[in-house]
Amino acid sequence: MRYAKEHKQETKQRIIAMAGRRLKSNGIDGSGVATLMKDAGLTNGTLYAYFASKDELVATAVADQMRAQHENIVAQAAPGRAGLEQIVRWYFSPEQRDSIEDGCPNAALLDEIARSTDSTRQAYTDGALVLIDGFAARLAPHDPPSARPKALGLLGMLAGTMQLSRALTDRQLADQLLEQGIRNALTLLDAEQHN
Amino acid sequence: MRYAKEHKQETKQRIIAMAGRRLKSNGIDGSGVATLMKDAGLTNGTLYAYFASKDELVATAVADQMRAQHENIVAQAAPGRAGLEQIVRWYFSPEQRDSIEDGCPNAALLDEIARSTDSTRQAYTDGALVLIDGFAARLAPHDPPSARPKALGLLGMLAGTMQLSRALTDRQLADQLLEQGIRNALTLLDAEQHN
DNA sequence: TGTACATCAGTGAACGCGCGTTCACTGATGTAC
DNA sequence: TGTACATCAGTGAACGCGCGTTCACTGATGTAC
Repeated sequence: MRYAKEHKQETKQRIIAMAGRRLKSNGIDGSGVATLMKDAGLTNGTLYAYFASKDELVATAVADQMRAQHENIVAQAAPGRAGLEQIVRWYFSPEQRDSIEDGCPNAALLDEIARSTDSTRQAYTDGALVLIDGFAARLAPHDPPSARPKALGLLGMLAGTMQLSRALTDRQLADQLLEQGIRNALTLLDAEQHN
Repeated sequence: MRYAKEHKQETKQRIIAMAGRRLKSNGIDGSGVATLMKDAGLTNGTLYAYFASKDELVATAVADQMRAQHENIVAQAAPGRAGLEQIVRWYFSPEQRDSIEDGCPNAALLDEIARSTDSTRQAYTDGALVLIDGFAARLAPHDPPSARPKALGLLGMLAGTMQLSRALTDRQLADQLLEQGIRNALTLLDAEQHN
């Protein structure tokens, strides 16, 4: 039975990863169970062999997306301010904006998460804390916890600016906004705190 | 027939205004036609006496919300930097965060709008341009158009930060983020442009 | 090694329900003469 | 002023469809002896 169990774990991971992509491009309410499972090459009923409900899959997929964002983007970046600038420039690249299913879960799902169940919001919050601790460690290497609010502020600004760039029908304006986003983020990184 | 026509116009306005509130609190995909009409004291079928489709109502309600945001908040604010500071402090108040149906449509709907039909995105874009021109007139009174990207950047930052504060399950952290949002917005208002 | 049985992942039809949309109809209010 | 008719806003049942969830079942793979 060992092979079978390992196989089932792999399948679960595949469901979670594909669901993360689908949720980001169609939204939470916009992604049905049949579609989510078909993305993983399975039929609707199979979901309940892995999760208690669609909501549990959503919470798990959101957690996984946040973890992936930390692992692939934040943890990979250089230490200190240089790393944050790397992250910001990647974030506001037209590629990130235009491939929403590969992009940042914050930009794709934040307002829907705010409306979601407690368990989804909790999964999101846990993931966000890991992400912002990666920011904080680069903002204030000698006292990361003190930089948490600043790190949260940066995350919110990144996500909102990206959403706005995606929502605008005027491509030129949307591109100008991405460039403005980079300038604003660098301004915030370097700012002595306002009071 | 004059009375009747005026009555129908009033009813249409009521549908639009109530739909705006419902969409902000339940989301676009989360608000059904029956619910939207019931909010206005009507039955499901009546929608099609006023709009060609749910999507047309959504686009109209989004436009109305953006217009109201401009009229009630931005246009009311003082000229110059003082007015922007007023707006920012209102925006990041706990009251605005906690009553989503009365609050800013950008914070409530931006990622869903980015996934919407072209007509909804267009209605949103038109409304956003009016809003940011109100910002731009206060950022650069002598050359408002030059401040458009900066104004857009501010709008994205406001909306994203508010969404994040709503999504977090940790209330204390969410409150700290609102305060950080004020500091960040003021920093951006006063910043000489980064390059 | 061969056979009987247990366990497994996955299927897909069916459940009740709400979705967006259509349409024949109601009843109140207006106009015509 | 009274009566016949037109126009109006709104109703609510019905359409086909997709939703989340359940469950009897299949067939492959494992274990027992």
